[in-house]
Amino acid sequence: MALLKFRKESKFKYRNLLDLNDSKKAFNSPLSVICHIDLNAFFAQCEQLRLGLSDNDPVVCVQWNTLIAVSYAARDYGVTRMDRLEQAKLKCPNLIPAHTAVFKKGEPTWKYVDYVPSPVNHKVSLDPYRREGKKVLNIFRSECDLVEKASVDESFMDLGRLVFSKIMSLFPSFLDNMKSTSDKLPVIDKLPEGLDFKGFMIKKDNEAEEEPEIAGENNIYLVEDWDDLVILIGSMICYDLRKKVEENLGYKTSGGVGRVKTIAKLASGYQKPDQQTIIRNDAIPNFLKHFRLTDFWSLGGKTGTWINENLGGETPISTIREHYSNLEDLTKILDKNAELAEKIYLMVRGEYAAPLEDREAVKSMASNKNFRGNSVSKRDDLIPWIRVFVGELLLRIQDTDEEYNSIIRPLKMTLSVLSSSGVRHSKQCTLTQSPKDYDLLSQMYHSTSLALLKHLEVIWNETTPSQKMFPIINACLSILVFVNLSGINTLDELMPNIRKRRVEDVKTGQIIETEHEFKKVKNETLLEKFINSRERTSPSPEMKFDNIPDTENTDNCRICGDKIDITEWQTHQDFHLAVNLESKINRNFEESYGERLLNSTGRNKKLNKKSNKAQDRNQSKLPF
DNA sequence: TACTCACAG
DNA sequence: GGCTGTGAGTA
Repeated sequence: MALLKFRKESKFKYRNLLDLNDSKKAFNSPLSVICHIDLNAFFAQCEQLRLGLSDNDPVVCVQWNTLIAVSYAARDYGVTRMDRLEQAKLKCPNLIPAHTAVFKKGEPTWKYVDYVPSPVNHKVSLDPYRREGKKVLNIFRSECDLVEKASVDESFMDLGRLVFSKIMSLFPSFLDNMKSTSDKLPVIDKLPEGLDFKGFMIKKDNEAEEEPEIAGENNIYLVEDWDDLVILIGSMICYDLRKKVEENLGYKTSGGVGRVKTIAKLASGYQKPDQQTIIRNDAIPNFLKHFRLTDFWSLGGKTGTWINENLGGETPISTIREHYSNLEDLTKILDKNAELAEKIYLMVRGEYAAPLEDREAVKSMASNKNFRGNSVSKRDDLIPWIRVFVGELLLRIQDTDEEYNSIIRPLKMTLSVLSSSGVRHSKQCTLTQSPKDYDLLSQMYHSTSLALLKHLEVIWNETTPSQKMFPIINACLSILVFVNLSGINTLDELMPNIRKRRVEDVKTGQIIETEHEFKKVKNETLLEKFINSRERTSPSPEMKFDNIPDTENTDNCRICGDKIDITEWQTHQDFHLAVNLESKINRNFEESYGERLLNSTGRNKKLNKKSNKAQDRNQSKLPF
């Protein structure tokens, strides 16, 4: 229960509270309220709900024979993520193992299968969890204007505006006496009806006279100033958000509420599952007693270890706080790394206020697969997996398009391969076409990734001739640098050369004869065309596919009649596919953007300017 | 652009 | 441990 016991004068100013209403400033206010919400054992919860099971069913999410998420019901049997499936079954005979969805080798879509998939013929798909995670995120976004997605199953939220408007409605006249924003905030003499902390409270020092510093329902928690009041309101909002997720989607969450991200994050992990923890500013020292420096986000690895070494060994957070009461001392200890020192200095006080990053846009998407033994010992073994990679990436592009009701396309594609000899090479190219149509897109990506593969083989021969490329133990296809083509009026900013050529073509009324162009450069590979069509200032290394050693395995191409080395067969077919594709793409491309393109060539400059502005506004709102 | 390292869940 | 992702840094 909350007990209002305001000090004679608030420590805070009007400005501190007003800042909450500005999403750019709120995080930095001493009255900021950040919450962190985490989906408990998320993948297991997804599987539990998908299979129509209850919280009491000991579900685990399985990948091959390892556990990637363990439900709380299964944890009751002592099952942990470290267990192999067999060990887990011994601990819990009625265990319910749910394998992730998988792609079958050679297939472009994932499925849940009714047998136990093997890593040799399958690739795990985490898509179902991404989709569910997105649903949760959408609920958060529907309530809160600043949400940072920290991972597929956790988010930070800046509750500033929500808290501020709640205060405005609770104390409608509280701004009346304000003369300057640097005035001290008024003293509250009465807590409005219905206001109370929601969740697990960490005690302040002056509340700790009973035994533990944490207490139950009947305890009384002080509201001594505005910082306690905003956290109280924040705890109610956090609770409502979590309930909304549970009611709409069925997922149990844990939450944390505090002044900054690092505190909120530690708090949400403190009581699990289905519980939230509240940290008032004055309770921060007590709360941090439960953690080590390396528990802070970003300090879990070498950096945290290095800091501890410099401090002369593992040092409690409270010791760091008390011993290094001035920043200079800490900076000296930390090898004069002023930035890091300040961060640590603030962190141990719970005052490290990092802004929330409202980046909803994905920066890259990758489809990755580890191969076992010699299962990919030659080029042909990799092809079916490339089909899978392309399929997976395409599904994700479709999802993104749907989510934002836009056409969102990557500008770059990278293929990376790790050979069993330990050598990794990667090759990136620029994608100069991005058809709206998914079949075309898929074919294009397929051709492009095969061309990249071809290039990688050349790279291997040229740079590491002593190390064999095959067998391959890992391959990864990724797409990156996304643009939203829906908002594009002029393609000038997007694809300089392509567009210039097109604009000229449109002006002169010529039809683009892509096939002809292709034939003209028929000694160039598709990849070279992609790369070189962008800019020729830094030519890519020649890909002398002609130089591949002669073999007797040659045949005539049925399309062009050329004699084709058998090792070139696939590439050659891809070339024809690409030629064919190119014309289709262009038709599609012109259909989609042709009119806009015309508008942007100067026929109607005013209109164009206007629409550009509209686009700017649009883009600042749109994630891409 | 290619590659490596660090960190996280 | 396997898988997916981001960001920093280097040449």
